[in-house]
Amino acid sequence: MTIGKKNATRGIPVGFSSHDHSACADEVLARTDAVCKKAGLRLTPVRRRTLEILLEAHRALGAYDILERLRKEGFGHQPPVAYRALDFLVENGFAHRIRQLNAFAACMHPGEEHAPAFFICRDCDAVAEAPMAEVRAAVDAAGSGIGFQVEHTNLEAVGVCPDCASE
Amino acid sequence: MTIGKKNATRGIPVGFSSHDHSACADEVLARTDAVCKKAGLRLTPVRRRTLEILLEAHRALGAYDILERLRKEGFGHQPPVAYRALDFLVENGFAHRIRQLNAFAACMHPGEEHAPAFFICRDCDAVAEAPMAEVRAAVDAAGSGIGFQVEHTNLEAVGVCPDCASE
DNA sequence: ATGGAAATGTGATAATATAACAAGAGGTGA
DNA sequence: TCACCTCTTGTTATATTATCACATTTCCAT
Repeated sequence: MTIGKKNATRGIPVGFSSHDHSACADEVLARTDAVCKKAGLRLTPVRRRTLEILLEAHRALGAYDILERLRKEGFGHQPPVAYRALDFLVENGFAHRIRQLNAFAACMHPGEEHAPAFFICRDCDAVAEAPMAEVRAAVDAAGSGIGFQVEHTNLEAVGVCPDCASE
Repeated sequence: MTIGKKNATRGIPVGFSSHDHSACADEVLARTDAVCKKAGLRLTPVRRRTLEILLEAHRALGAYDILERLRKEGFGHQPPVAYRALDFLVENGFAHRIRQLNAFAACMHPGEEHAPAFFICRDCDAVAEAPMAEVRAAVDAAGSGIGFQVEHTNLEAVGVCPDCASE
């Protein structure tokens, strides 16, 4: 699936309520810096900029959307450039991969222990991240029941967002 | 990600416990037939055979794995052949799409209302399907809280299966 | 039997992702 | 400082997954 058809220029919104994006982006970025410093992780220019792009867009973006923006800013222009930065962010919990959309979104709670669930609108592709600790607990329990040791869970719910429902 | 590297020939196991595959496959197929008849759905040769392939393999298979088997049996050999059959099966709940693996697995509970969760081993790519009604309820509730109407949920947990854990 | 909808087959191509290797940046201990 | 090592970046090439568009066939209801 592509996200380009519906959202080539505007991308995929993250979250359903409007608010001061730049303020929350700054805060998340600052927290991410702190977490990296503490953990000895190198938030290099490409990586930092990739996270900024996700935060500024405040949407889920495809790897090639990211790549295009990085290229325009003088970074490399081949897919691995974007994929590697995104891999770093996802591995360290600074971004999430939205598999239903083949896209990536900045994590709004970097450093916090959280098992996120994503609500994806099938109309406009908006994505909201919700904390679902109980779900994680239930999954862990169900896993134990079959001898499966859960390390990571990904929950993606598809439906209709408030905006699209009101139309 | 590809499933070809680790499991090109043997595919991805579904379920962690051994049992009589052909018996359970027959039963699922029979139930699927019944559901289709009741719902006026056409389980055509390609579609039926695709489901059989998934059931016989008892693993999650990539679309191109399916395509290759269909081709050998005289069906068309272009990607849409497999994707269309798989789309039909997934849309009607006879198969599930495992997004972490870009693969598909036969549904073991066709016709039953169930919100499945998948446990995927990061070592051997085995997939187990577990019913998680409580999770679905929790997701519905969380969605309601933000005005989101959930239509479908997909939960994929990655971890270590019993077999790999014991090594 | 026949007209329309659904399903199939095909060629072409789009979108997503990784492999492999060379070059550069940055830290660390001698 | 310098040699060394590791991590990171950039590039070429290619693999993998998925869809488009259109002709043809099949199926069923009339």
